[in-house]
Amino acid sequence: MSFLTDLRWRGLVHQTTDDAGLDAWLEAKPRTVYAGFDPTADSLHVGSLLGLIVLRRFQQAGHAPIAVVGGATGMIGDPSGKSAERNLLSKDQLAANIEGMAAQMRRFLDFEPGSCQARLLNNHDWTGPWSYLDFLRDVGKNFPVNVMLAKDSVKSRLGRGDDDGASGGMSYTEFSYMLLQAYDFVHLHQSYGCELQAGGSDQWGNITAGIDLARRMHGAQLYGLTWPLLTKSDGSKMGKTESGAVWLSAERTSPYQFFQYWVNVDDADVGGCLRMLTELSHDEIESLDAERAEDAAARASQKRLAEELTRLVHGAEGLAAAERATQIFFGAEISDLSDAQLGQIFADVPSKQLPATMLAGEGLPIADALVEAGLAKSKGEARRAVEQGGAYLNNRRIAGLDARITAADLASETVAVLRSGKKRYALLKFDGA
RNA sequence: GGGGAGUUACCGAAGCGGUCAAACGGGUCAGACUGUAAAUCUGAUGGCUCUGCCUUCGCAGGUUCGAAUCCUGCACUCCCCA
Repeated sequence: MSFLTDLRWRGLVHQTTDDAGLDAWLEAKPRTVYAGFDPTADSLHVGSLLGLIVLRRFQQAGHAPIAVVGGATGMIGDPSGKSAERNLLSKDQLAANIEGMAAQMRRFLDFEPGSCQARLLNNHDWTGPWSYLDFLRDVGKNFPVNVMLAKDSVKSRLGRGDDDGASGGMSYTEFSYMLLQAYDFVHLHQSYGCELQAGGSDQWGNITAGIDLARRMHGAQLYGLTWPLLTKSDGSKMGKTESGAVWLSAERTSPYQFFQYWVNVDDADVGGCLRMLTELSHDEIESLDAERAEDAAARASQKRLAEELTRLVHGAEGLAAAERATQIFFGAEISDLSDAQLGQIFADVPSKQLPATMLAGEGLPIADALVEAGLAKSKGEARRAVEQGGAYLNNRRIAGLDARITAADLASETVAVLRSGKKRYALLKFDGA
């Protein structure tokens, strides 16, 4: 099966600039492909995961990927898919963000010298030196305004914003964005022989702008390919939780949280995720489909998805930590662990330091402990939780209000694990024993 | 400027002198069920040293044995007429 056929099977192809010829073109010889990444934060998130994975697939198929970080374009703000003018990032902020993203990309792409070596480039390197006048004369000259105005990204913003009030027009700066991205493609073609740009479906306009520009400036024939945006069956974006985006950095989203996000993907979405995001074979995916139809409750697909992605993003150790944490979070009694192990597992859980003297003698009344841990706002609330059987110490249900925590109840050297309800955890650390 | 209505716990909303920590609904929190889902059902939902005590019904005073409920003043909100 050809590379492109596989991409199509996985649902990763939304549009191409040459549906008939692209397949053969990619099979003919190794090509160089690029995709852009927005440096809006110091970490990539699930939204940009798809781009990385697509580049990774290209590399595995023998093509050379280039990841371009938008150090220049990030200063402008891509209007595509945005309803309102974006806030501009400071230069320092951008530099820091690019640094963080680069570290994460190494997990996906092979930057070692070789025939299909991956590169990470910052478009500020070639965009920065332009003078305004030179850019207007050499690049801007090739952009007919009527074509620019016809782009969806522009049209939608220029339409009157009366229905939802969201579109407040667009600035000249954002209007110019597509010139910069178009020029990126031309530059990458000239300097790196890059002939294909891939991007999310919202990038179509920018990609074709680059192709047009290359034709006008150098008579070159370049190609474009877009993947569909990663959305859930209800139409909302993938990778968002109530508490915000799901990040790829362990500092922002722990491996456990990351793992859990995928375990909780809807049945309706998991098949698509397996195809698009994992490197499982067609057979494996189809057998998971069948298993899901048979016994959805087992949720084998979700588990496999979470496993694959957590390993890819956080490595084998990250996956092990996430699985250990999952076991504990969902029931297993906690005892005979070390502070270090608990610390890892409950990295995301709030904790509170208390003096060890509180454990002395009779011990710490359970209601007080729940309040100290922040699991109850008042002792009344804590009492209620205990009476209703909703309070747990080290994952063992607390029998009654007269329970007290003593040194014997610690799950590790100094830590007691409290829980209210199904999964609200908090740690109490007792110092100076 | 004149007239009217209102201000109750997280939100909405009852209450119109004692039995009001305050109905009911929503939310929230727990429990059961379940697929770490949805729906459903049950319980709880001011604080505490908890068979009792303390602080709450816009704010400040007053009447009364006793007020969220009556009176006076103040603040804010809404409606109608100018």
